[in-house]
Amino acid sequence: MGITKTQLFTESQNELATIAKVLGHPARIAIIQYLLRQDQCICGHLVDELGLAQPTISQHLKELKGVGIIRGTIEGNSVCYCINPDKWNEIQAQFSELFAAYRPNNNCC
Amino acid sequence: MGITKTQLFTESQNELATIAKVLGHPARIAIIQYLLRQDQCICGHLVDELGLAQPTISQHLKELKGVGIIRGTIEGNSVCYCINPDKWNEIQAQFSELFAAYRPNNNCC
DNA sequence: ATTCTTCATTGCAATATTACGATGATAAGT
DNA sequence: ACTTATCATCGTAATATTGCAATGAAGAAT
Repeated sequence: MGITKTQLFTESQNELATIAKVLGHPARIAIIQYLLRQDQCICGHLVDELGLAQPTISQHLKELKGVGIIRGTIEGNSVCYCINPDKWNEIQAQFSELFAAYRPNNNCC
Repeated sequence: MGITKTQLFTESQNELATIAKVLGHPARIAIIQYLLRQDQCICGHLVDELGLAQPTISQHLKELKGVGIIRGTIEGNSVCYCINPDKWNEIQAQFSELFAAYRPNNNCC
């Protein structure tokens, strides 16, 4: 049916899945890594860097912004993007919690 | 066009995105969390637990297995699933590396 | 004022994902 | 042998995602 049955899952499961989904595209990983290196950038730089068309980059930026991973600030006629520190730390904590829940065991098959 | 331009990105970017994509569905997060709690389970248990149809659960398990996050062992007429420790640690390391790359800065806008 | 730069939005085509009913395959139980 | 239990696969419908050309909006530069 192509529609996710969100109501079957907890809020935290849906939230983590939503973040992971946004991270689930190489262009968006590349954008994040670029921002981690350069601290900030404008859309045009990413177009040059990644080799995707401007509307495509713009769309990926919108999705990253949608979940709060990045922030965009209007500066004259360009928009300056950067990592949102608070959200970044929050996401890191969520993933850490997931990974930390693993305890090696011998009940495995 | 609905096809990801994989060749524009590095192998590690594609790999991380692929993992994140698989984690990007609440049912698969729920399956993983269930396995983290219970160490192991069979498909039928997840059907009862999550409230999705058996073919749907089976499909999600297939995707998790596809990237190596879980393992499935045939036991009689059922299949026992569990977290793949090596892959789990590998994925954890990949995400840790991504998050660790962030350095707070004042160049942000 | 006009043009240029920068970016978002719209509209569309190609493809991918999600979900499940129906069916098949395999092993266990009777 | 027959039935049951367990799971995968196939086929299909509904929806979502990816990518870009075309266009629009808004400030900067001349």
